[in-house]
Amino acid sequence: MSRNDSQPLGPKGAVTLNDVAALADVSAATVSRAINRPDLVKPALRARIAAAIAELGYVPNGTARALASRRTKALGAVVPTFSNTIFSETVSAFQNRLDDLGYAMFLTSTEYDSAREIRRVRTLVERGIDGLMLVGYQHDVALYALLRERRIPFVNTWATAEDSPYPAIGFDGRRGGEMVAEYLLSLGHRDFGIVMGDPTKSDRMQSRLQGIRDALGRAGVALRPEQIVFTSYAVEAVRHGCAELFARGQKPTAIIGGNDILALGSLFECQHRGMRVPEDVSIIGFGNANIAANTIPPLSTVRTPSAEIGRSAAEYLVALAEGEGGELPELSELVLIPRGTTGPAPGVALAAGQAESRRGRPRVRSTQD
Amino acid sequence: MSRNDSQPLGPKGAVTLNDVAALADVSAATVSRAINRPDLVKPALRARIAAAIAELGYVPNGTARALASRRTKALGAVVPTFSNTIFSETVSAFQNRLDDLGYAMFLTSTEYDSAREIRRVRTLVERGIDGLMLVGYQHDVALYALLRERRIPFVNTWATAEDSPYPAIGFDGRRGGEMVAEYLLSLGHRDFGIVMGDPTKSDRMQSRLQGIRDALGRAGVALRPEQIVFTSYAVEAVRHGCAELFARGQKPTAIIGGNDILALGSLFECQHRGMRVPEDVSIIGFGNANIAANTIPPLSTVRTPSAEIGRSAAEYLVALAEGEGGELPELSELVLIPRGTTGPAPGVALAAGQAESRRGRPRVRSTQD
DNA sequence: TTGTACGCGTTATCAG
DNA sequence: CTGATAACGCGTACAA
Repeated sequence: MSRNDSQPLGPKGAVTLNDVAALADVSAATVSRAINRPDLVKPALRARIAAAIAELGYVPNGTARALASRRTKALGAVVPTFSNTIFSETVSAFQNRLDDLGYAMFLTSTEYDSAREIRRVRTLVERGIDGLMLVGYQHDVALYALLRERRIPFVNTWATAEDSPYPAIGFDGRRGGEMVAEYLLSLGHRDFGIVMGDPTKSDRMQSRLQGIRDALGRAGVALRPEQIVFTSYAVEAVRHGCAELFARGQKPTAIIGGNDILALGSLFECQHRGMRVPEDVSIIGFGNANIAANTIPPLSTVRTPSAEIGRSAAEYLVALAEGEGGELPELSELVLIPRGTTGPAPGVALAAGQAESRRGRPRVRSTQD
Repeated sequence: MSRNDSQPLGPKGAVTLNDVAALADVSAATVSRAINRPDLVKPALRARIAAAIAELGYVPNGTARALASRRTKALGAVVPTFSNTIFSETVSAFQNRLDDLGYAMFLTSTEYDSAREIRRVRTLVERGIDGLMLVGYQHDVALYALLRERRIPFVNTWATAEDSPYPAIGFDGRRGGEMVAEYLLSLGHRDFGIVMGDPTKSDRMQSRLQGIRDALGRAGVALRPEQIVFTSYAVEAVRHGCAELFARGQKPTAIIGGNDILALGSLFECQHRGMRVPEDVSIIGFGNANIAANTIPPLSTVRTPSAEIGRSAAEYLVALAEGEGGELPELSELVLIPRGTTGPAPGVALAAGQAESRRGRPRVRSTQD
């Protein structure tokens, strides 16, 4: 029983609450309180206990704590992928906020595979999580059922309340699609090429595409299937996707990427083909990834509150986990950021109001056709 | 006591091992065995238990399991940052391998701050992890002490055994620096600009810089302080760093980026200044990030076994966690990938052996000076 | 092959 | 304000 009292732990087994209690000559219960509810313990004792903790180098056992308290103080986060930079801001903000709140993060990815997603969520649930952050709102019904049964708070992100009956923190993706389309329409574009991710695997892509359709439709511009390609998010694949657009004989004056990666790949492909951007073709993305401002020319895009989403999700879930009724926050609005990859459609004069500076790059200014 | 037997769980509290045992009319111990060591249970019973589990929708309680078995089946991973793509391949591979092995991942980041790192590792240790993946080998002694005291298996990654006395999985960063420098020397370059991350916060940067120094020194090319800038990894910051190089009056014919982000920022900055790459200045990175192959021109770089590192670290740590003596694996070698951003130094003819194709981009071919 | 009984390290409920 | 004592849900010697 008696352990080696040398500073750096005994030969085996860690220092426990009881060891601390013994050294401080109090009961284990009091040590526990001194740690969790210090206000309930007389200062003198508290000090003695603190000393004992320090002397023994006691580290609480989170597992035992979780078993007894029935709360793990860990949240899960499930994102489609780590391999592009899209969700890293959200995850990073989520993690940082959790850390401040005393929670830890189990992070896992689905690779855009819903079977995989439910498996991984199940693992998280077994493991014990007090809440779960999901990306998007389209998830297996079994997933939602599991969460409901186990009474695990969760939140859909990168989506809004309009998208689903579940709590959501994000933005209106459809509106995002509209913004992009309306902007290009205002520049005189009528011939579009759309480079999207698989909408059956990403409700974000679905919403944005819908928004684009809506805006174009209102302007009397139809969108034919040949004008849309779907691709994965590997830059090579995106380039092939964009190339496919041209192979189909499309001659878009503007290409809309479903996100900045898709736009970036399209930009590369166009430039590789010797097209001038934005003189020959305009390109716009979505998300304002950190490279976007630094491509050549800089990529026009829409800024999304990615970090806010992560931070808010953390706060919301922790509030629920602690029994307080979490409130869904207001986030920053989407804002379109016109940069160097978009310009007036060839043959269309630039309207006065849209004469943003473009770093002195030459611009086509022909007469109205 | 008696719970509601309706399919989707009773009103409160989850289904436990005892519930399953009761329904299957066996002892809890047998159910436990049926789950963990099925071979020890007679098939008939096993089937009955399986049926009971299915009927009740039993999900094991990982917390209780961890407390009893003294193993959490969770590993920690600590990376410097999520915000650039550098470590995502490693983390992704680590996570995926862990998932296959039945382990979960606690992921956290340090933002290149060692105080933060030790705090976060301490949190992970409290929480209970069976092993820990660290990036690099330079860590607070208190961190190593903590890990040793708690007997937590760990591994340094992106480093080799030569770098530290601790187990390491990665590559020789110094050799990487040498490769890059030797390659540029072979192209006739003698005037270099180096764009690095803070070597006091990243042993990777330190090693690579040392390798560059070594190779240059052997070739009789000195490296003066004015030729080196240190910057953070935000593209904007990198561009400023690169600009600083020119502001100091440097006229490098080749710029070496400490990683692909640093090279990318430098590429943008040079192009922004109207310099032709590689005709006026060559640029090379390190890491072969996924954008590298797709910049214009494509970025020359060195391929690192990033995913292998993550996968191997997972296997190594799990082996240790399960009591098997983990063996440090052999990884793929570094390989230099010459692409479009590097060419012969201005005024130097391209040697025959190095006439790699460069996608038909015009090339300077002047006479030997 | 299966069951009994105890322990894992805390928290939480009640007395005192 | 503090101390017993009983959970928390499962793993695992040990016995049968």
